[in-house]
Amino acid sequence: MAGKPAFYVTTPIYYVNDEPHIGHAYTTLACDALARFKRLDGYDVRFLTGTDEHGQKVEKAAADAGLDPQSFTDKISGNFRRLAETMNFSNDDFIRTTEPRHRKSVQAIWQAIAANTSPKGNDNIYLDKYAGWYAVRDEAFYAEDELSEGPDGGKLAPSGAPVEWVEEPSYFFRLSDWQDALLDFYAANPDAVAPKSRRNEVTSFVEGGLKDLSISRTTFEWGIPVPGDEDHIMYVWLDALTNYVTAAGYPDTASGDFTTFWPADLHMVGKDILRFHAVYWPAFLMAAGIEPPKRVFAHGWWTNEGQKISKSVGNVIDPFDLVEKYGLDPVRYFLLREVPFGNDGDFSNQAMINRLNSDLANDLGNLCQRVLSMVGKNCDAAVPAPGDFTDADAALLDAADALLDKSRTAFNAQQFHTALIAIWDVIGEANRYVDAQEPWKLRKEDPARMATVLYVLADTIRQLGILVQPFMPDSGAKILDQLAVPDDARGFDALGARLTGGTALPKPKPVFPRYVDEEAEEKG
RNA sequence: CGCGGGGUGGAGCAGUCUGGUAGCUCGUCAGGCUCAUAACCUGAAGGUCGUAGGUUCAAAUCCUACCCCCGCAACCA
Repeated sequence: MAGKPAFYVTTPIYYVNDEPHIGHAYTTLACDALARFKRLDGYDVRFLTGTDEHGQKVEKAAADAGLDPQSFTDKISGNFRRLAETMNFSNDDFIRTTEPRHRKSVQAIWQAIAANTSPKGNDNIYLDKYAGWYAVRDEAFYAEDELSEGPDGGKLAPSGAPVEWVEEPSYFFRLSDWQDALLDFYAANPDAVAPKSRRNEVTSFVEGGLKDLSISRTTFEWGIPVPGDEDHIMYVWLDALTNYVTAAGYPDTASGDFTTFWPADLHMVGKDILRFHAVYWPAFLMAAGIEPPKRVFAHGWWTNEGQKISKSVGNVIDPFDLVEKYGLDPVRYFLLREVPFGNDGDFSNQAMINRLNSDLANDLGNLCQRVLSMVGKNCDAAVPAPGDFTDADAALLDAADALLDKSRTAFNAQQFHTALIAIWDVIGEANRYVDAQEPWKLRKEDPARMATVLYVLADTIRQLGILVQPFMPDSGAKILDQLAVPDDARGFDALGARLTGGTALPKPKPVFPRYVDEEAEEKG
């Protein structure tokens, strides 16, 4: 295991009571781009996604569907695997919380937490009684003053979910004792929670004081039993969060996987589940004597044509439909380009089409096509041999050479759109360079100079093809195929290598066809 | 006085923290080019930066008041 630095990135595990939607696709896509980037940059990457399959809601949903919980989760979990295939996600592992490796890991982490004492010298886990209003649908307890009267006289949670009075024995995690440790952790690791506004949110939440957390239930079965007290089923979030260490080999902390990949470099999450990842999870880990993750990034949410997405409104965006309609890589590009990563954003068909036609077809696609067809027609379908470079040549190549550093900076901050903007700046420069150099005139006047110009362009396109791979793996490959770049010269270490004159090239084909809206055309 | 986000050329946004020629993408118009996917390049028109005051030599940017829009039930990234 010498040499390669490690990089461990995770998505949340997705709850199996739902069909995959654009949000799932978005989160995993961001991780996929990052994972691909790091692999190309020479890292030993572990990219994890999976499904969260326990809990009372799943138990009920399965019963409603007339299935046992395992068959039910098998079915739904498959949808998420299908999403990963459809979206060309490169996850190295797909974890399911119903797997034996995970049960073992969760029970071990419970025992580790229980075996240690809190910073104030108390037991981390203690048995007490939980009494309160509980909403099964939300899997959450509510205070009396949060409730409202339902139409049938029953009490309702703020969410509208019916609640019932529950009184049951429960194990508690002494979260209240971990407040200072968490604040110290945030202070010592300013990058541990991002973006910055989220970090402020989290610290002020913790500064406001923490209550102990109920971490077991006795009212349902579908979950992982508490070691030594099988009547209790573990709280779903403790179960779910632990997946991140399970996949790194926990509880075998001496294993190569664990020493290599833990602590995780990045947990990518939606802003709704930030608290679990940035507060509870580090506290659980510290209590178990395990290092907290290096960074949690909370991204924003999508709206659909300006409307908040909701199942009841029926405007949920199906990623499968999107890919079917616009093609995979354009969708991947759009999601990571349209919105500064971390912000909320709006999906609209018009914006999607604009990105596809302007950025992909006109700017990048057409650049490749105009250059490669000139090479094909005028250079015997081979990489031309260059002469000396002029200042203009050097300027374009320098701009391309500078992209790797810019991209690294952007990816390390999860600012994917910034990397794309930088790449597209060079695409613009290349298009202007074509017009300024006028290779179609040089063909007659100065063929040697034309060869140099086309060489400079071909090599710029090569670099663009390499750098675009994390976002659009298939399209990047297509571009590199057209330049006959061998598979082992497609990593970032090959960016500075330059094309070899004389290499035979295939006939160029358009990489990004323009999207024509057939419905709009018909309406005229 | 519930909380939060926002009001900048036709559309979507950046700039506001750290006052000092108002910028980007798309669209529109004109021109250029003809290698290319009716693509590419150049230029132009178009904004008194929600309103009214205030501070300042100077305000989109700071202060005050007001107006308007959006979100704040759930599933869930």
